[in-house]
Amino acid sequence: MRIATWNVNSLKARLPRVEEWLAQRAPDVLLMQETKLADEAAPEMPFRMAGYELAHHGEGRWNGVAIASRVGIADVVTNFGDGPVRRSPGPEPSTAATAEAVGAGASEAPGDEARMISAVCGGVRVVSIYAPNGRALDTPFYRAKLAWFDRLARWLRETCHPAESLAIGGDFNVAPEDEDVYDPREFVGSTHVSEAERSAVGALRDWGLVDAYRLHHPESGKFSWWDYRAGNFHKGLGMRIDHLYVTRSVAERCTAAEIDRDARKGQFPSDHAPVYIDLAD
DNA sequence: ATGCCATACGTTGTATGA
Repeated sequence: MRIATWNVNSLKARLPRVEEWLAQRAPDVLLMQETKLADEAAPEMPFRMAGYELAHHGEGRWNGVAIASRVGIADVVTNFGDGPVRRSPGPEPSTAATAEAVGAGASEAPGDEARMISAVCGGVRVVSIYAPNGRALDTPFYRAKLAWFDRLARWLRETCHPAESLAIGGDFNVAPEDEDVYDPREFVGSTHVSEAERSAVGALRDWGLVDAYRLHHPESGKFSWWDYRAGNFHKGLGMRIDHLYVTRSVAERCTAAEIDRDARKGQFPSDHAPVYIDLAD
């Protein structure tokens, strides 16, 4: 079984690339992030035509997570089971931006954005996550990011067990080690590499998850995201922030793990590349 | 410190991203 995760940066804009990638790489399960769609706009038909069922959890213009599966989708959970998320706000009037309106699009609360969906697919509980960005250290958004990871860890403790077959994939917005950024000196004082963020991911490992990519790739300089700007992809200036964290029973079946850099190339790419793992039957 | 680019919404700008 092949499980993939991909921050598509708008499923509407990326649909042709996603369809192409499904045909090329044939994942059994694709976890997506940043679909940027409301549920009623989720493109179920194109996925169905490609042989996949789609479970989508969105709020409108921001965030949004989904699971596409050709091995079944059962027991869907969204937002940690905490109920509906709020709708993304509409655009601000261009001339009426107030201090209150600035930053209104991102929440300081951990549980009111569409950042988590889970289901059982092919005997594995999969979880698609889009962790908050955090923006800058010592901001409400950064504290909300840490609180969101706490909510994820609590959901695992209360709802799951490390002995089950479970895979959390998504855009963690954390580079777990210095080897996961192109130059640690460039990231001093930045989000994504701070001790608290790395500890939050460490808590997931402590619960019973391992970084499946690192089981097969100990080398540095392997990235899953590159800024669109300044030709950073072609310069190799990226970060590894998209991960598949799996329980031991899944890790023991894991025969390969890859980041598909090719999907970052060409016309209209996402700024993230897909990450995928192959599991023996 | 900011733009570099790209997305959405929607209108010629603002918010967000990591």
